[in-house]
Amino acid sequence: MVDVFRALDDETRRVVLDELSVRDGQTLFEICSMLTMRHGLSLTRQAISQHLGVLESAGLVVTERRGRSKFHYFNPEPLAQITGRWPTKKRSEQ
Amino acid sequence: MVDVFRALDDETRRVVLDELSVRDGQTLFEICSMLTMRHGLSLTRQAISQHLGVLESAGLVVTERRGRSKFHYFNPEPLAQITGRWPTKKRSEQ
DNA sequence: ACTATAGGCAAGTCTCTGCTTGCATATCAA
DNA sequence: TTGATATGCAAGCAGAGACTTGCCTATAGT
Repeated sequence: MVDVFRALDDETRRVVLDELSVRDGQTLFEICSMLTMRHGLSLTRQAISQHLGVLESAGLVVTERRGRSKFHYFNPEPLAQITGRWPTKKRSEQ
Repeated sequence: MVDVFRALDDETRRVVLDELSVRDGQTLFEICSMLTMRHGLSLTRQAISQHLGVLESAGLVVTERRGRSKFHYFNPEPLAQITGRWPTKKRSEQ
């Protein structure tokens, strides 16, 4: 199990979440081409796969396998662990 | 300049923010004793100082120096970079 | 001036992590 | 079955980060 905070401490993983929040349910190869085409990231398929594994382990991505394809969906629920931990306003403004 | 995401990717730093959000304006030594007394963390003063430097570099902590003391204040504003980046609801629920 | 207090700087160690490389597995089509 | 597609596993490497240790600076009190 990976921490939500650690999962978000990587710009590549954050861009993956950006992509999935725009177009949900992409496969590994689709995400790879998205990152190279639209974000100028030239990473190996395995690198992206490991990033997706971290995101899935943190609960930020849920997957569904059909045939030889695996579809990735963005799950924002773990983000509540961040938003709910600290107050959003300064103590002087409360 | 340190990323907000990286600054939060450390439990010690997160506990420091917890402490400051409860009792704001503590000095380095006060934070050190707080961590050892109330959280069972036995770290060097320098380790805590480096953590505070990261938090300050990320904008999550602002400091004010008076005499030989330095007071640390929690600033939640950078957290908006996290909460505002992704939708909080699943696409199917929007 | 001397001492104690509060904090800063820098180098070194050690572990973790991101990435690559190479090979393996499973599914679909001809 | 043969070949192409889509993904998984594991070892290895290089860089980053957390922590310590040792020494230095600055402020306050006597």
